[in-house]
Amino acid sequence: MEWFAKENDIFLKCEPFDAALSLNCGQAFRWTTNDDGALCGFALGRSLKISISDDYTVFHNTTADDFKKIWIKYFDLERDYSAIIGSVSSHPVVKRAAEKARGIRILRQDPWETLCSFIISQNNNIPRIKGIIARLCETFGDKCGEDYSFPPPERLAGLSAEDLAPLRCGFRARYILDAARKVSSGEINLNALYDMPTDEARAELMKIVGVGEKVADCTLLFGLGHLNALPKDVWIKRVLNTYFDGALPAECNEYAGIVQQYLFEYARQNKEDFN
DNA sequence: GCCCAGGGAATCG
DNA sequence: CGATTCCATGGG
Repeated sequence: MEWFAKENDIFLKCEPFDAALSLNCGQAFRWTTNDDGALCGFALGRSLKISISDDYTVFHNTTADDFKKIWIKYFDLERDYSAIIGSVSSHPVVKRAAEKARGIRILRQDPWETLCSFIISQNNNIPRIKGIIARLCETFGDKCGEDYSFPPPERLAGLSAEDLAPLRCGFRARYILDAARKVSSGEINLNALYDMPTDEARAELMKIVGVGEKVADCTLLFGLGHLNALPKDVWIKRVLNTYFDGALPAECNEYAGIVQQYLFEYARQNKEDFN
């Protein structure tokens, strides 16, 4: 990875890294793509615009300080994904999926936002998940320039299911509220889950009504940096049953979540193979 | 109109 | 235990 600041922009060279793919592969729900291909979003309390030229990924209107402290971590840019891909690619399907989805980085998002987002994701499709989260932020978040912040658990904990009616999130409303109460009260300490063994951290998250294994694993993987967490959604189950006899090869275990994301992207790009 | 969506709780056998 | 059913809503 190499980068430099010029005026209010950061110019980055990093391989493998595809910002558009990373932000549009179903791990984040608050990013949009402009007509010119630029990515706009709001994460970790900051707005960001990214454009992609031939040689550089350009982070607009930010500072070298924010880039170092915030965005390098958010996009997991210091990790050697090339070495990881090499270590997990014995199986031909993993190898092919990793080639197709090579530029994905597993984002390290805010744990509360991740938890809440994947509670909303259950039995839902991605366009609608994005809509519900947008309404959640517009209704209960704070205005930050052009964007809205993600409402913290304290903001939601005292609300009722009827208060969440504008979100049109259906049966998930009471799940969001239970999560907000347990997190804001300290009954569940999300920050303590970073360094906890994955199995213990998963069990903590599953104390929340509406959080099962899959939502817990998405929170562990996309919010808490547990790269061995393996969320099994309908697509991954199809892939595992079609090509892997039910489970990934053991060599994938340490980075199962990364492998999972390559396979998820691969499966969605090749839906016709899974009918 | 119908099928399904990055599931989970409740219920049943 | 595993299997089935219900849950709100709306995108395709």
